[in-house]
Amino acid sequence: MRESMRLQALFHTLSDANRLGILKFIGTQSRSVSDVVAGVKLSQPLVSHHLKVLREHKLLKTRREGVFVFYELNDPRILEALGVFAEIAAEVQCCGKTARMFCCPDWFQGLAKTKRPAGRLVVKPVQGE
Amino acid sequence: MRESMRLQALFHTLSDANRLGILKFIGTQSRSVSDVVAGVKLSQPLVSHHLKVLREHKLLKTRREGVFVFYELNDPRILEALGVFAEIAAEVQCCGKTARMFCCPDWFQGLAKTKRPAGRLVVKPVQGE
DNA sequence: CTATAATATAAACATACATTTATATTAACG
DNA sequence: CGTTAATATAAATGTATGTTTATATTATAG
Repeated sequence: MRESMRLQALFHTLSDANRLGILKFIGTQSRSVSDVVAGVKLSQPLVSHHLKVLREHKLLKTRREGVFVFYELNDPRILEALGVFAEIAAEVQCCGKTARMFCCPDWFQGLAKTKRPAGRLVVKPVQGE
Repeated sequence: MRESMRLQALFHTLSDANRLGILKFIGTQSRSVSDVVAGVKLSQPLVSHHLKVLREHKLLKTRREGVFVFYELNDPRILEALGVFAEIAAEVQCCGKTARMFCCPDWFQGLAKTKRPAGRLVVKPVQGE
């Protein structure tokens, strides 16, 4: 019964585009924090924060080497599992004609006319149906 | 690149124990709203709300039959995909010795000494590492 | 048309949390 | 020891959203 709770925790950890980006960037490799910062183009504190979340939820594991801290996948199956959901997610069809404000904002397109607002970011679904 | 956004939306939809419970209850069947209400033991408005979220994100589809509205999985692969993550989630090991307050509250155990608080519910990970 | 059952919506509330800015820790090296 | 680079933490801020209570819609039957 509390399988639902564990699943909820796992999915919540994965329900963040930045964390997904970090996981994808790390992939099968072993990356230092600064590698990730350079790779995903997020601020260092933000990357540290997300890495911590991913580590606390056992998605990543850590190895220290001198001044560097390397992160890698804790369970290689995660990548396959993400692939499965990526297919399903294709049907969610965000960014369609009726996409909401938060779906395809300027700052995400790299146009940066608007600035990424603070607070949580949630992708709203397409309107119809 | 906006694959991350779609994945985020999908995972966010799945990051709720009640929604997971509803999906699991529906399974491969076709269930009316009142079926679900009876099955998962949540209030009718709450079930309606979650069904709406699941429908808007294309996880469920709807068919009306008289007064009844039947919900069923939009994509049968969802069940397999959930199974994959359930295995991975087993390692998250919520409800361990060092579990946090929100992880195994009384109201979840059915003891109901405390009342389910309003607001969002998030499962915190185990402390160590 | 009216009553009734099934479902959906709205308002109110409380809380979680992603982001930024600033600062602290940690380790190597001189 | 002091400096510097790599990483982590803290405080502040704004927003999203799950739940409840109450009410509205929808469709069928009489």
